[in-house]
Amino acid sequence: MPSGVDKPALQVLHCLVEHVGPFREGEHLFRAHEAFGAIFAVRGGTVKTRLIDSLGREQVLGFYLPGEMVGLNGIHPDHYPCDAVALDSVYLCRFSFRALETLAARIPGIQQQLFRLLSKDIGVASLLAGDFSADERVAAFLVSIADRFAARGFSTSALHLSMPRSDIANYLRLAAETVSRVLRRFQDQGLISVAGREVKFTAPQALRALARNVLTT
Amino acid sequence: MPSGVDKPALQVLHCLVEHVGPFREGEHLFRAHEAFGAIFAVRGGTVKTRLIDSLGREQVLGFYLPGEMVGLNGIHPDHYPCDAVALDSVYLCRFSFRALETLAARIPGIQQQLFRLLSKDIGVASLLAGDFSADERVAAFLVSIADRFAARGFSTSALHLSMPRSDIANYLRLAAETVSRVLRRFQDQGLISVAGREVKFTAPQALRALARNVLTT
DNA sequence: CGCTCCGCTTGACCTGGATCAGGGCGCTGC
DNA sequence: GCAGCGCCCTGATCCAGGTCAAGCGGAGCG
Repeated sequence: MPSGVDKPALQVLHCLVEHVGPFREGEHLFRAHEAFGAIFAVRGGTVKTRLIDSLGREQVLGFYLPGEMVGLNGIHPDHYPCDAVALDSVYLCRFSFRALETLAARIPGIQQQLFRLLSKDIGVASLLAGDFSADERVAAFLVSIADRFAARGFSTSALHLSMPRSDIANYLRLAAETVSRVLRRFQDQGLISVAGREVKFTAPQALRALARNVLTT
Repeated sequence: MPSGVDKPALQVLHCLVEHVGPFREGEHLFRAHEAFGAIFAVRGGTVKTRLIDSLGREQVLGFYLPGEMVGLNGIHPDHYPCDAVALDSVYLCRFSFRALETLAARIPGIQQQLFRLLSKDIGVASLLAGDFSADERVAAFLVSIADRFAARGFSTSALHLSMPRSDIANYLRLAAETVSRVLRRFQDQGLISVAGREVKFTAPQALRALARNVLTT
């Protein structure tokens, strides 16, 4: 959990934290419509959230990297509004929400932190709502993933994508073919170098320039 | 404020509520980057939230009808992330957020209500993120507005749009011309009847069918 | 009255990205 | 070994919706 929670609060937190995992690729942390009971912090691996609509089509809603929280958006309707699926081997901390909520009433730090996390998710969701070009979307996706890894101390010049192209495409509301073509073109333009799921940033500034309109939203 | 807050809580609430308005068409409730201090409940009129990007282009983020809350998404960064502009004559209740937050720590009802409202906004934001056709978007927009008016006891068979076509189009990430054409076609198909900003629903079920994929997300 | 302005509509055309179709490569299992 | 299967790439075609350009009608106003 990010800063803003002091030492004593953290100790109390330990009482209601439970280490869970590993989940294997394809396994569910929770499913849509299940009763809402807990939120999860990713310790290792990657999680995607998604929705299956009435026609059986998948809608990818988000990716969660180590250090990030999954499941917050289940608070309102009191049940999870989406599936959460492991993309590789995933390790988690499980926070019982009932206990957390009670605790939040007494420790202002936690309450504020929850408000912050919730409010932040709204911003991220609206990130994809704009009408951006395929180039802007893909650039913003790469920059966003890179920044989030960087915030956890990982390399800033290269990254490993733990999801297939089809998930990226679905998340960005593009066709998989388009993602493929854009990545190819970025490579031809010298912005990145791609080998399967490994990406190196060769001109990070130029990539950021492309992503700017999307991310400053 | 919706149900879920009991009588005594409401009385305490009255201490920190302030009636403000009227705001005239085009006036700002708050602007992006201003310090976050309060959330607002619309009593009358319509508010739009929007963002002006670095190139000066407007992005409409949402519309708020009587009975709805504006400004919640300012909690996280501690300043408002968007402008809020009156579309007609707007009357509001202003809630100081500092006081509300302190109060929330003591009265569980309020805290839960805030969590619910925040969490609900996430859902609404992701409503526009999907890749839907122009028809689906326009239908969903009309149904959504109608339902929200209906929830406040207004007519279910007709409504008045208080925003220009260009705002609707911008919000739905379409061109104004497209909105115009879709409305025209809906009318030709007997789904609605349009006269300027007045809309009558002549085949509400068919319209709902079109909107279903978008709204059940 | 007639004028201009602005929101709205309509038509003609263009284009970014979806779709369709095919092919390669690296798994795993036999 | 090779067959089968995911995943990924690439080219050819198509179309929804954007863009451009032009009228139209109501509101404010000299």
